[in-house]
Amino acid sequence: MKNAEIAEIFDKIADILEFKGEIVFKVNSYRKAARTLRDTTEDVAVIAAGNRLLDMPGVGKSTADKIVEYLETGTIKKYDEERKGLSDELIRMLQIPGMGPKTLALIHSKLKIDTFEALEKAIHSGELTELPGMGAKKAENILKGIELLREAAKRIPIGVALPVAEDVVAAVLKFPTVKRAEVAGSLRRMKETIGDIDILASSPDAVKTIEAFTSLPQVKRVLAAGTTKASVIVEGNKQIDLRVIEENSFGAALQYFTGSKAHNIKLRDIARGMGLKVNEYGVFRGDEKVGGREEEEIYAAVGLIWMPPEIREDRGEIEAAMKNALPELVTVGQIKGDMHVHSDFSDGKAAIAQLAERAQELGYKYLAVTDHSQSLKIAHGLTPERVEEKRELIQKINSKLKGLTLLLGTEMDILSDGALDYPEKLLEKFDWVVASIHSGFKQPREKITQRIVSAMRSPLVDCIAHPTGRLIGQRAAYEVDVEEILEVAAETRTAIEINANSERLDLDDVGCKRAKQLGVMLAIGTDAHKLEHMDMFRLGVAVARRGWLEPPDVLNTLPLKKLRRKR
DNA sequence: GCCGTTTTCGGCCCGACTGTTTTCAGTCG
Repeated sequence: MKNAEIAEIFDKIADILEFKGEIVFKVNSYRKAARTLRDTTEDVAVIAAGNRLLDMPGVGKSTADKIVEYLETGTIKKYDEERKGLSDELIRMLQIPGMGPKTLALIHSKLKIDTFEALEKAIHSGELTELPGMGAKKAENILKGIELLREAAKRIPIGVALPVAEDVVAAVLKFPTVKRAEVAGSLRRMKETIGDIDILASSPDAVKTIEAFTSLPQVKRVLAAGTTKASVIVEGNKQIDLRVIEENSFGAALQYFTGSKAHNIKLRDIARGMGLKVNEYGVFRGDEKVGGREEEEIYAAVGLIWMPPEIREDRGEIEAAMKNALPELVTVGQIKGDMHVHSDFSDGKAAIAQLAERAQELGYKYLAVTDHSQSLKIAHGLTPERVEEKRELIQKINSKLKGLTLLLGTEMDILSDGALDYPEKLLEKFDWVVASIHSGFKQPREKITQRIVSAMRSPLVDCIAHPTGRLIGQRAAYEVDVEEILEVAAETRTAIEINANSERLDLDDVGCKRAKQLGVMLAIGTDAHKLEHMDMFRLGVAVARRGWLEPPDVLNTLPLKKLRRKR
């Protein structure tokens, strides 16, 4: 599937055109097309074959031609022509915070600089400040920007960002000048990785609030501090932006700073068509303010009902709201159990009794204890004898438990030839069988897809865990045809896991949305190897919500009896 | 380059901060 490859080329074309000073609208149209491609699980080749490219948002004649060209020839002439004479490193320099296309073009044309090394040298030698409009501070900021880029090249996984943000919000709420404070930005939308953390606070005294914020003990460096907003760097080189606003604009600001950018652009565009103006202070008809204290007022002003932050990605939510057809997203409170945890029978740290205790604290009705199977020796996969031991222990614990039922589960390996790691006779004893891949990651697409497909064809396999195997920011997904997996899952009524581990979040949001369309059930599990990991459940629910899932789409919203009947 | 309840041409979200300049361009989100 070439979707991601083509998206990347479109983004690169956008970068190059921006550098060359092309009008921003043209640049943005390439970025929009790239985003659409990334939001599509269906193979763009299939869409092209069906003459449906022009139905994709942001894809017009010119872009469609380029997609077809890439599918047929493997290259895009426009891209090859535009990049002629420009090094990749030069274009990458646009990623330096504070370095925009105008500045880079100036530096490139006047000083012939096209490497980071040459740029740093020119700053140290004072050559850069001789350029028009370039002062000492700007040069200094570029230098800092290069450093920042090197340190913080990686986006922060949500599991890391969320506790940091919640900690700072709690601190801000303690300022005597602050009334309300909330996380905004991509973190509020629960995106899987976060660029920087956005926090919004309401206060009648913005200056004092900014002062208190930049003086927090967590703050390592202040990047900028004005009269309404400030940016700081905290431990671990994470950037936090605080914006302070008056109480009666809090909703408008929260809406605006939550984004996504594409969602806001569409919303403001609609507002403009209605003769309204939306900014972070409120909704205005002429000079008259018609709303702004609460987020609901912003949506209401353009005739829409409020929608959850997780779906504000311009993936059809505004259109759905117009038709009053927004999904009733699944909530953490509706979840009845965790479908994937490991005990000390295999490679987990906690004993089964401890897992049960934690599950009761979390209010679960059931918990699937899914230890590894025999082939995965590195994780102490269970032999049939050990499975029997575990079965007896679970039975014993269950007989004493009130309100919670432990399910005898396994995370069974799909071996590299596609065979299951336990014989059928043994599999029948389990309440819940999750199958997954832990070997042969490098197999070709066809092979690895077929392995998973053949596992799904077994009536004894209930669920496929971490179906793509990706580790966010560390390891790419294995070459698996997600579309085919989902189609077969629908046919065989096999559930697909949403692995709630912060590093996995697999299946992802886009995949979930597609799964729902195909009628596939999702099962959320934390893959916990320690008790604390069980708390990551909310991240799995966040993925489900970002994928528009409703309670009937999520297997573990079912009561135990109905869950058992699914087998 | 895309798009259409005002448009097939002429628009394309909107404001804060910084630095270098005397009124604004560039960058960012």
